[in-house]
Amino acid sequence: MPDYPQFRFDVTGRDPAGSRARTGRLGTPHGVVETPNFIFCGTKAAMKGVLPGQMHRAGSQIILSNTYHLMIQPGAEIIAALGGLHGFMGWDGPMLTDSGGFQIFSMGHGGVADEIKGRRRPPSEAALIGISEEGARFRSYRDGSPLFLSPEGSIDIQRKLGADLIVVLDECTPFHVERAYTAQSMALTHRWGDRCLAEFDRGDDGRQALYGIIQGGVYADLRQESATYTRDRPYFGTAIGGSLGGEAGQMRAVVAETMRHVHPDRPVHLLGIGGIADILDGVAMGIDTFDSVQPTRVGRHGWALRKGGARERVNLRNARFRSESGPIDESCGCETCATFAAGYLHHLLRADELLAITLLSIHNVYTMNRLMRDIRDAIAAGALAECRRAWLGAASADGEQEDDGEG
RNA sequence: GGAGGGGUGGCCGAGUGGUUAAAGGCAGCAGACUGUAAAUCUGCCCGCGUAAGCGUACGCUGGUUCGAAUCCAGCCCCCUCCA
Repeated sequence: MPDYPQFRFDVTGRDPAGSRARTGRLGTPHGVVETPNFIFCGTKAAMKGVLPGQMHRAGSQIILSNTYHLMIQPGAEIIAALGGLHGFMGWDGPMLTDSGGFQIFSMGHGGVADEIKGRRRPPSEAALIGISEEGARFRSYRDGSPLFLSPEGSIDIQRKLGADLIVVLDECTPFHVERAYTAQSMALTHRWGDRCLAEFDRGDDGRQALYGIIQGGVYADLRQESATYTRDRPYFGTAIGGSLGGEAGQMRAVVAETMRHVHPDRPVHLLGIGGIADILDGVAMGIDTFDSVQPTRVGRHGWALRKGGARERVNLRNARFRSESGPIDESCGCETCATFAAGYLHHLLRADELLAITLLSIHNVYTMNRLMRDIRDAIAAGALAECRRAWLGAASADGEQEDDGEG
């Protein structure tokens, strides 16, 4: 069984103020990730619109890519032949690859938010052919050709991709599904997890570390069972996946319950969560790492993250920014804010200039890294509450439910 | 001077008797986005009104008709070709 000689996770501090928050150092063959931290999504072996050097300068320590997308294009063999993900895309820091499990889910049921909120994307055109004990059959998003991904296949591909941290194949259980299905889906994820572990061990060369995934939907007992499953297996880290509920309060409850049963000495990753308030919540419950497309996607859509505003982000396309001569965020130290006025970003967005995407992505990436750094400092200083207030403003400083103003 | 084509909501542009406050696109005003099928998608977009609704509206002026952006007449303006 794997023992991950080239990896470490050391808890370096705990919140003296009493929350479950902790700081740590996650050591990989490509460097250390200070935790809590955020993992940026470079799905197809690229950060959209941002160079590796710009990611570094924005304070990023780790990024991720995706098995599903890369197996379709260009294929794991090509990437392996071109130096693995690190050499291929020119990123020399720590990396994680996702297993493809989320895509199986999102193609079958729509994205997480769509599914939770009862929205349906246009019919998925049988993108998901079926999930069986063996694995998942689905159609390529590029040409519709039928593909198959098994637990062993996912590990094999991830081995060729060569990220430091890799993840078991799971079924990301939908929210609007009966308990029986959630339980059955969780059990399948566990069986797949064991197969991933066996395949991982078979080819283990010490360069990668495997995360198990906890499912169980919104059901406390299932989450406990799933957390216990991962705790009792030789995974390096623990990931919490699946739908966490319909709103922030339920998410907190589910994560809190799950965290009670998680292996205490392993790094814990909360899959797919990236809102500022959500991260502050998660950190207080002991989560070590997060990932989300949010910072980069909303950036591409014209929104800038801001510290301490009335809302977590502002839409720079809005007319009020047209002649704004100051930076997006006075307190920000990113390359974008150091050089450009908000009014300039506004113009670039309106003019459909590609530079807008790069500049806003850099700002949002920097802002997330700044948030995580503030959080790490705050934990050490026992000042998480102050940190929360500084980031969210007085209104939502106490973990108040934010009413999701319906549009 | 002759022949032909055309003038539609901020712009472009459908529409040739009713179901047309008038397709569609752009621009504009906002919104959504959380393990990226996403530089994507959604709503609004003549005026007043929360709405029902009312009022204005397809170059101008008349006319035909139960009913006109659509048909007829005159006028104004624009474009192409021939002199």
